[in-house]
Amino acid sequence: MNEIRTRFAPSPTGFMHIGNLRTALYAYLFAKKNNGRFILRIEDTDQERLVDNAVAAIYNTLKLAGLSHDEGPDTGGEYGPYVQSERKSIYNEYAGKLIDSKHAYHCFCTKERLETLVDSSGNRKYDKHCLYLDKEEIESQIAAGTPYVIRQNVPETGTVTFSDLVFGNITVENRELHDNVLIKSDGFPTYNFANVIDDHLMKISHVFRGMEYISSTPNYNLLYEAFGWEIPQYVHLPHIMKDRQHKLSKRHGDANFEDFLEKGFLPDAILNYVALLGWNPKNEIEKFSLNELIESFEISGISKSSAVFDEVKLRWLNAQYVKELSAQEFHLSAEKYYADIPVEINTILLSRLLQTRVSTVSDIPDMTGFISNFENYDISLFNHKDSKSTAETAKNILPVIIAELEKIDCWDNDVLFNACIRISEQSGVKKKALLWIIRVALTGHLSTPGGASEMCVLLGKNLSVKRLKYSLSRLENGM
RNA sequence: GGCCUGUUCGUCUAUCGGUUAGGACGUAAGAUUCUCAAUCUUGAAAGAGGGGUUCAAUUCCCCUACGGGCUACCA
Repeated sequence: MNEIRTRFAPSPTGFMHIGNLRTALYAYLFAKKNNGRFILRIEDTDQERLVDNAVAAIYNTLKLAGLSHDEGPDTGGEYGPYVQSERKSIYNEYAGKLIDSKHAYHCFCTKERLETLVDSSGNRKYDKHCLYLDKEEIESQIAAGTPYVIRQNVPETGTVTFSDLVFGNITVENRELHDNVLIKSDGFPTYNFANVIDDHLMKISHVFRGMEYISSTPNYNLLYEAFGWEIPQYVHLPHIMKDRQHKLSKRHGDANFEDFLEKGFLPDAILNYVALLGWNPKNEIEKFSLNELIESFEISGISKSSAVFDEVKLRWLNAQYVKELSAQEFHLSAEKYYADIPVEINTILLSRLLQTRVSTVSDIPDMTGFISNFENYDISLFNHKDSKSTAETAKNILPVIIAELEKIDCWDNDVLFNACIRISEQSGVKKKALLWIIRVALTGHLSTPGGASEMCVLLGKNLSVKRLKYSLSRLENGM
C-alpha cells in the first residue's frame, strides 16, 4: 500500500474559519493514524482575494491547534514549492500537454460574448466556440496579444462516476459538466486545475475537502484520466452550520478559531468539539485529546449530513478542560481579567474559587463584578424563598453577625464558618438563611464564586465588616 | 430552473431489517452543598410525509416535501 499523504490547502483570504480547521483536523488525524504525512499547501491563485497576514493566521492556527505539518512552505519537503503562486510554470506546462492531447483548448471569447450565452434561467454554459478555431487562427490571436484562457474540453456524451469515502458513488452526465477555465487570462491557474496538478504531483492519497467540491469532482476526474493519472481517494466533508439554514460564516462573526480563543476557549477544547461535529468515534466518549483523536479516527465515522455548531455544548466541553488545568495554569489565564480587582484582594484565592465555576475564563468579569461594584444593590435580594431568608431577619441578625465577626482575629475560612454555625444555633436563624444573608450583605449579588465564609476571606476583615455595616444601614433605612 | 446531495429528541449523534430507538449538551424535578456552580439520581424529549419490498422497516427502493451545495477567468 502506498504511503498515506493528506493535505490541507487553504487559500489565504482571511482568518481561519472553524470549518476549515475541522477539514485540516480530519486530514491530519487520518494521516497520523496511518503513519502518513500531512502537507500544508497555500492556494493563492486568486491574486485579487489575497489578504495580508492571512498566511500568518494559517500558520498560527495550525500551531495553536497542534496540527503540525510534515511538509509545507515553511518546513519544505521534496514536492515543493508548496505555494501555488510559485508553481505557475508547472501548471502551464501541464496545460500545454492537455492542449496537445485535445483535452483543453485556448479560448479568446470576450466577457460580452460569454454573457450572450446566458439561458432563460440565468445560467450559462460555454458553447465550445473556440474549440473549433483552426490552428492558424489561434496562433495569430496569440501573436496579436488577444487575452485568452485555457478551458477544459469536456466530452459531450457519457457519464463520469467517482467514488467518495463518505458519500459513496456519484455519477454525473458529462453533458451537465462545463468546460471550466483551467488557466486564467492572468496566467494563473484556477483551483479547478491547480488542485488536480498539485494533488497528483504531491502524491496526495486522500483528498479531504468541503462537500461544495462534490459538484466539480467529475471535472477533476476527467483531468486525471486525461493525464493517465491515478485518481486519489476523495473524502468530502459535510458543512458546519450556524443554524439549519445557514453555513457558519465569517459574516456571522465568531466563526474563526482566533475569535474563539479570544472568547476564552481553550484550543484543545475547540479541537475536541469540532472533531465530534460530523464524526463519531463509535463509542460514547466525549472528551478526547489530540492523540486520542488520532487513535480513534476512522473515515467511516464521518456523517453525510451537515451539523449545527452549538456553542453551548462547546462551553460545557471547555469547562471540562478548565477544571483539569492546574491551579497555576488557570491563574495565569485568569489574571488578565483581574485588572479592576483591588490589590488587597488575594487573586490566587479568587482563581481557586473561580476555576470550578467558569466555563471559559471570559466569564470571569461577570462573576467578579461584586468586588468593585457593591453599593446600591437591590436589597430585595435578602428575600429568598429557598433559604427562608427575609430582609426583616437580615435586619435583626446583622448586628449580631457584625459583633461576632469583629471579635475574630484569625480570619480563616474554618474559623469563620464555625462562627456562622454558632451564630445560627444561638440565634435560631436557620443556617441556610444566615449564610444567605451574610453572603448578600457582603456582595450584593445573587450569585458569587463561593459561599458566605469564603467571601469573607476573599474580601478580608476590614472590607467585610465595612460592607456588613453598610448593608445593615440600608436595611434599617428600608432602601 | 437544472444537476448533485442530505433529512433520528431543541442540538451533536448511535442503530449497518427484529431494540422498552441508546448516549451527550441543553432542559425539568430531586439529592447534596455554605449561595451559585460542581457532583449524583430521575424525567420529558426523535425516526419529514406518502407509497412499496418483507413475516418484520428508522434501517432497502420509489415519489413528495423541506434543507444544503454547485451552476464564475472564487476557492
